[in-house]
Amino acid sequence: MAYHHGHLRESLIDVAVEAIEHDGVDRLSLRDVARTVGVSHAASAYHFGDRKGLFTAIATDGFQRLAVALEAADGGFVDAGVAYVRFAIADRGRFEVMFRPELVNGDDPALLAAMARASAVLGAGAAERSGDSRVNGLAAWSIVHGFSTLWNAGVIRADGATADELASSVAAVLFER
Amino acid sequence: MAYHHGHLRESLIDVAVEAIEHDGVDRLSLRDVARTVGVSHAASAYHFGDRKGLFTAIATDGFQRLAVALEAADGGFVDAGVAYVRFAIADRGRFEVMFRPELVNGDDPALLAAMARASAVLGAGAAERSGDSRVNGLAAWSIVHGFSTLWNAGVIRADGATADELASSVAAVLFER
DNA sequence: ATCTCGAACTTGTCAATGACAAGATCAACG
DNA sequence: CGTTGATCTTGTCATTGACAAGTTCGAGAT
Repeated sequence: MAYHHGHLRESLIDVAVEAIEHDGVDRLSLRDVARTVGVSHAASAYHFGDRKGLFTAIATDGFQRLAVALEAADGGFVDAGVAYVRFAIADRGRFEVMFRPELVNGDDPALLAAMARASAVLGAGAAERSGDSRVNGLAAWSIVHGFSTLWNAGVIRADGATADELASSVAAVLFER
Repeated sequence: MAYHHGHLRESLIDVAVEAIEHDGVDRLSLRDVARTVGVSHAASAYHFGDRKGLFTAIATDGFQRLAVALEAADGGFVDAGVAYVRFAIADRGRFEVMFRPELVNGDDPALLAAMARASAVLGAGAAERSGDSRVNGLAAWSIVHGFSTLWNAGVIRADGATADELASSVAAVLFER
């Protein structure tokens, strides 16, 4: 086995995200992550400093991916909303960390930049509606974010419908009527 | 000091909720909670079994309080929505635990009963609207839940407005137009 | 009044964890 | 070849959650 791993930082993030999806954020063990990657328990300390550093990296990565996903879906509010929900469910581990201010280093420049990028895409869709665009944007964000977290919390009765279908219907209630 | 505390269970929950509001769920130390209350570190194990037991008790308590708050606000969807948001912000510590399935004992009877009670109040308001009442109810729940979590995450720019005012405006976008 | 018994706590212990310190290995470059 | 900095390791410490076993107390039976 090579001494230098090569992609240690990315590997650690990936394994951590998987562990978070499986067991939840607060049961994440840094030592366990290091073990599954195959490095010593102190290797992650070098890359992330401490626990908060790891979460900050995960959140930064998450916001960048969110921005990409939202930029790709360019067909009105409902499509963007579905894209938001789809990301939240597919990338559940990252999504969970992204909106937990106490877990991350709030003044990290990379984090702030990634958040700003995602935020810009998010706010763009609400400007064209009638009424207060700020309130409209907030309402749009709230409804897709709420659906996402409720779905991930497992409290939504699906009744056979997929998350995409339900999310689309829910998003449509907001503006398209 | 008396050997028997009298309200140890409630005291432990209260202190734990405060600690959660201050430091987040995953930094909650059972031993620290016990220290603040003034009992030994094993006292809470007697009442709650383990960490998950404590969180289950907190969530149960939370859903009961939520139900009470929602039942008290009986003036249409917007009022109920504002009550939901107000609870989520004022009782942030409990609210955080309530929607984290990995933290609680999902098959606890008291928890399920409390959830069912809150859920009943929640679903009642959506039946009178036109369209699919299930989708409408889900949309309503999503928008107030999303606003609550986003607000608690600190990512909403308030611009001087109170949470109540903003929540009311946002909720109004959904149906009252 | 005292005995009994179960509920409500306590002290003691253990493996695991996150943080930190100090050392080892390696790659690139002068 | 020797140095230098990045990357990773071993070692250590206080703290933590879980568990085991003992202690204190109160209420009801006798």
